[in-house]
Amino acid sequence: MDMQSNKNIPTLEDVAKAAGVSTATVSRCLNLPDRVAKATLDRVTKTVQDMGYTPNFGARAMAAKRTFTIGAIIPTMENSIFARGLQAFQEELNRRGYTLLVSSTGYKTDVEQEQIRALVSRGADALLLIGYERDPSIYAFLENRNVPVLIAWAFSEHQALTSIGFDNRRSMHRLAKHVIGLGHQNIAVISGVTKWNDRAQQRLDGIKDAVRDAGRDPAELPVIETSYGVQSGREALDSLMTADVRPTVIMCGNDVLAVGALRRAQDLGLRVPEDLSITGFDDIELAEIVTPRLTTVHVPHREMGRAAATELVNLVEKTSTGNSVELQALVELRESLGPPNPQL
Amino acid sequence: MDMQSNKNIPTLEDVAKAAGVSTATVSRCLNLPDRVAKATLDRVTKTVQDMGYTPNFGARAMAAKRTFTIGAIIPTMENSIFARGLQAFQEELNRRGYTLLVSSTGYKTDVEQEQIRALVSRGADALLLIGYERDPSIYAFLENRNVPVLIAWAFSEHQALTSIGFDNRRSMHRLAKHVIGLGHQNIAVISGVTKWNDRAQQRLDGIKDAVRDAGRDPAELPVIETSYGVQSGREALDSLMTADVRPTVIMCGNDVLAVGALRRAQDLGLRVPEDLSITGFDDIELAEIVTPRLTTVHVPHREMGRAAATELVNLVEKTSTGNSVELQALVELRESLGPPNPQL
DNA sequence: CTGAAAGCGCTTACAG
DNA sequence: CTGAAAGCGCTTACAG
Repeated sequence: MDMQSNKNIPTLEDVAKAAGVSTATVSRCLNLPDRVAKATLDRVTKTVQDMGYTPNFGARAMAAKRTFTIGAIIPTMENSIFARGLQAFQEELNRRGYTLLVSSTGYKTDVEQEQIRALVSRGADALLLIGYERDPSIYAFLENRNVPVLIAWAFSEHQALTSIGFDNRRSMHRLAKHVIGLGHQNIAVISGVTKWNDRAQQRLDGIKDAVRDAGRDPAELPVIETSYGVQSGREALDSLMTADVRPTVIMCGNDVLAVGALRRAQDLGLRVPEDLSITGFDDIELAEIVTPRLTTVHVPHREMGRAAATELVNLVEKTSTGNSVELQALVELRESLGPPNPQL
Repeated sequence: MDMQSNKNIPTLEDVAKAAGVSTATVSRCLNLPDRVAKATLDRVTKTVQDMGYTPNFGARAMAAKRTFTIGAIIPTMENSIFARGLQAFQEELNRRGYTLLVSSTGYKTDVEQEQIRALVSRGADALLLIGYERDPSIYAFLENRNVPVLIAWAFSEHQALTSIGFDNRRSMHRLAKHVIGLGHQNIAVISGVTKWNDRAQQRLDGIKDAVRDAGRDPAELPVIETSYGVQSGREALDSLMTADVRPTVIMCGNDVLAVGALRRAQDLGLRVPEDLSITGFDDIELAEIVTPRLTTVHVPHREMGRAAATELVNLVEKTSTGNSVELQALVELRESLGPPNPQL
C-alpha cells in the first residue's frame, strides 16, 4: 500500500524518459547547467517543474559523495547565547544551497565527541565547532575523514585550526582594565566551568591579566567556577557576598551568570551599581532588558555566524584553504557598572 | 589525492570480508541483531569496532528508504520561545536513534513552504511543525510524499492532524478571566501578527471571549498587532498609552512583547503593577528575570518537546497511527499583575 | 553537447 | 541462521 504512493514520486529516470534525454543529461541540467545546450536545458527544466521532480537525497549523497549539509555542534540551544549567531549561520548557508544540521552537547565533552561522529557519519560536508579545546583524537578523526572544520566563538593566533571568532582573553582584559580604572580594589569573579572550555578559561585569564597589570596578585582573586545558568549565578553571588572581604564589583564570565547574580543581589537589597557593580560577557538580548542594564562585552554574533558560513562553504567547495578572521568583541558600558562606593 | 584518504574509511564489504561473512549478515548485525547467531554477532560486532566502521548515510538512506532524520521547522531560533521545547525534542530523538534537522522561517509562510520541501527532499522521515495554519497544498504534498507530520504548540479537537500541544485560546481565556476578576475595566492587547498564525489568533480570541463573558463588546477592545520582538513591545506600549482611555492592564500575546512593554512602561515612569498591569504568555526564562516578574501562561515546553519526539518516532515506525495529546498551559501569577489602581 | 554504463554502499526479499 | 544477488536513484569519467 505504501508502494503505491511511492510510485508517485518521480525519479531522474522518469524525467529523462519524459524529456527524451538520458539521465546523464538531466543530471547535468541540475548540476552543471552550462554544459548543456540551451534548448535541451529549457526542455528538461520544464519537465522537472511539471513533474515536480526533486532529487533523492540519499542517492545523490552516495553518488556525489557530498550531502550539501553542514553540521554545527553547540553547547546549548536553551539560551540565546548561540542562537543569534546560529540563525545568521543558517541563513547564509541556505543562501548558498546548504542545509544546517544542529546538535547540542549540554557542555559535555563526551557528548560532543559522539555528536561529531554522528554528524560525520550522517554525511556532514563540514562542521562548525565552538572553541578550540577538545581531545586531539577527535581532530585526527576529522582529518582522516577529510571533513573541514571551522572554530567559532574563539580566536587565537597560536592555533592552527581555521577559526572565525574573537579573542576572549583580550576582550575581557579590556573590560577588567576599565573596571580597575574606576577604582575597584575588591573584584570577585563568577566564571563558567573552565575545564575543556577555552572560552571560559580565557575570559578568566583576561581578568587576571588586568589584576596583574595593576600590580596585584591574581592568585588572590576570589573566583567561583560554576555551571551555566541564571540559577548558578544567583547561588554564586550568595557565597561571594558572605566572604570576609566584600567585593565592590563582580565580573561574570557570561551574561547569563551576570543576570543571575544581579537579580540575587537585588533580592538581598543591594543596589546595583551603588552597592555592587556587576559585569557580564556576550551581550545577549537579556543584557539590555534587565534593570540596570548590564555592562558587558559585545560579541558580534550575527557577523560571526555569517562569516563562518561563508568560509565553511568555501572550504567545502575548495575555494578556500582556510582563512581565519579575528573579529572584535568590544566593551559595552551600561548602568550595572559604576565606581566603588567610598562609604562601604 | 582525496581518493587516497577516502580509502581509509571502511565499507560494509570490508567488514564482511574481515569477519568472514556476507554483507547481508553484517547488515543484519547492525539492524536486526536478534536474527543473527550470538557467536556471529559477537565476531562481527568486534570487527565493526576494531575497524571503526560507520555506515554510509547516503547508501543506507537509499537502500532503506529512510534516513533516521526528523525535521523541525520553527518560526525563529533567535528567542528562547522554541529553544527549550526543541532541546527536549532533540534529546528524545537522539535517545531513539534519530537526528534532528532544524530550520527557521522568520515567521514567513512562503519561507516555511520552501523549508518543508527542502527537508522532505533531504529525506526527513517526518516533520514537526508549529501550529495548524498553512496552505492546504503543502499538507497535500506531505500526504503525497507519505511524510508523517506532527503539529506542536497548538491543540484543537477540530483538527484532523495529529498534534501535541495546548489550547491557546482556552489558556488565554483563563488568564483574561482572572484579569477581569481583579476588577480591570480597561484592558488593552498587544498581539503577535495573527495572519497565518493560529496561536496568535487563538490567544487574542481567548481574551475576547473573556471580555464577552463580562458582558462587554470585544470589538471595542484596543488591540495592537505587531511583529515579534522586545522592541515591538516597547513601541506598541507607546501608542497604547497615548490613547484617550488609558488601559489599566495590557495583555500581551507572548512574553517577549510583554517584556518590551514592561520595560517601556518603566522608562515612562509608570509603576508596574501599581499604575499598569502587564501579562504575557509562554513563561520563558525571561519572565522570571524581569522586575516585577511577569504574570503569564506557563507552556510545558520540555514535556511537549519530549512527547512530540516520542509520537513522531512512533509514527515513523508505524507503532502509532496518530495520537494527539492535549497538554495544559496554566496561568502563572506573578507580580506584574495587580488590581487596577482606583486613584487613576 | 550528449549518452551508455559503471559504480557509489547499503538493505532486503528470496532461497536454502 | 546465512548468503547470493538485485536494486535503491543518483553522478561521473569515458567516448563520441
